[in-house]
Amino acid sequence: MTQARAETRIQRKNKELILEAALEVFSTYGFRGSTLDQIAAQAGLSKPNLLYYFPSKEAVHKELLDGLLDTWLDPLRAIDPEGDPTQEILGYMQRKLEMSRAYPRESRLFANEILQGAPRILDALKGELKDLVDAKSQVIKSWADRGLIADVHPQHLLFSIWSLTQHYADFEVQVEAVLGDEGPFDHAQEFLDHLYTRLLKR
Amino acid sequence: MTQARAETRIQRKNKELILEAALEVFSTYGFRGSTLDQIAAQAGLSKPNLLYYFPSKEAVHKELLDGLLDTWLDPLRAIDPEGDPTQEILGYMQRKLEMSRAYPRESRLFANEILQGAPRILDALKGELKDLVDAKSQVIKSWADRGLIADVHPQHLLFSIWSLTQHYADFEVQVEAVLGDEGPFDHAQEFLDHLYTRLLKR
DNA sequence: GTCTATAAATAGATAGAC
DNA sequence: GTCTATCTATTTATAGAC
Repeated sequence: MTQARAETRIQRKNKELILEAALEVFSTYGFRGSTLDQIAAQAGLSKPNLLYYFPSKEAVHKELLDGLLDTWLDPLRAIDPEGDPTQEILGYMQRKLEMSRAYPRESRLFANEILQGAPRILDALKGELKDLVDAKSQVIKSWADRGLIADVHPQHLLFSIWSLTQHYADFEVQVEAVLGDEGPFDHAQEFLDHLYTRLLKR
Repeated sequence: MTQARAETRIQRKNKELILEAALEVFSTYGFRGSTLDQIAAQAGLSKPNLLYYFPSKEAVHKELLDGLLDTWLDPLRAIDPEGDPTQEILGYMQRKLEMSRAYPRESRLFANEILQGAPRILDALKGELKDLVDAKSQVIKSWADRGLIADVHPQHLLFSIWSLTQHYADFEVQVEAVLGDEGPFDHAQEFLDHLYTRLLKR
């Protein structure tokens, strides 16, 4: 029993090690551009050992993506129809920006997948994602109809938040190249606060 | 002489064929995720024949990227310091949006390269791109200083234009998944016009 | 200029010893 | 659970006939 638990702990630790390494590699090179050699080396394991924990390259990638979409949508789910409209939308944007800052690799993993046509995640985009966006768009529309915020296209408002916040993670090297020493996120929040405050004001 | 010209015409046509196919493939899978087999098949040529026109996979990719950055920066160069500030910035945004609509593959090729750390284009980002951005940022700052537009962070204003317009090309499958039948660009322009009009108003 | 054949290296995955 | 060795397929690139 103690034996079994100890093994399980090693298993978890190694699976964790592999997923962390895979995130690093897949987020940089995408699925097809990444190799098990790279991931194994990054994890400090041999390739066959990696394949002892996961049945295939595909399985490693799938496990990363599966966990991701849910986490990625949490900030959107948190929008409260009963809250102050402007503050709810600003808060959503800020949570998304914070995620880009804290989890740039996850953002890039997602971006790589979408860019490549989302072959492994398209169903979730058309299902889970679309349903949630539709629901929250209704909320935003009702706010606009009641005159609580300016009249904006709800879906495009959400697209704008995704694109603006994720840009700082996905295009980080470009932002850094342009800004020089200044950190990429340094003035992002005040710029975006300003932008959305203006956009939403009646 | 006639003979020589004919061959040159074939050469140009085939090089063009290859670059067109390579754009299709590289823009979808990135450099490492793409294979010469795919590109040759897409171009309707054999792989050795492709390698008769280009010395290596790297060379094909480089030729695509080299032409791209210049074209990509043209809309930004066109910003006129003597023009009407709001119209100049709105016009820039519109030209960028139009490029995303007309050349989504070029946008994705660029996005793939940046996402993967820009290994083949980083120097140009730190040189050519940064210089141009610095120059145009000065123009925008002077407009703000003179009270002709609202006081915005010039570089982040430009980032926002890049991210918002390119999003419709780079994340096209996601936008389509969410919008359903509606085309991804259908309400994009009016949304962005509205957004920047509000942001820049004094 | 284009093809078939093939070299040389790499990649995903498995076998089997320990 | 981890390793070495290896299989099979793929990939970049070259050789050489036509």
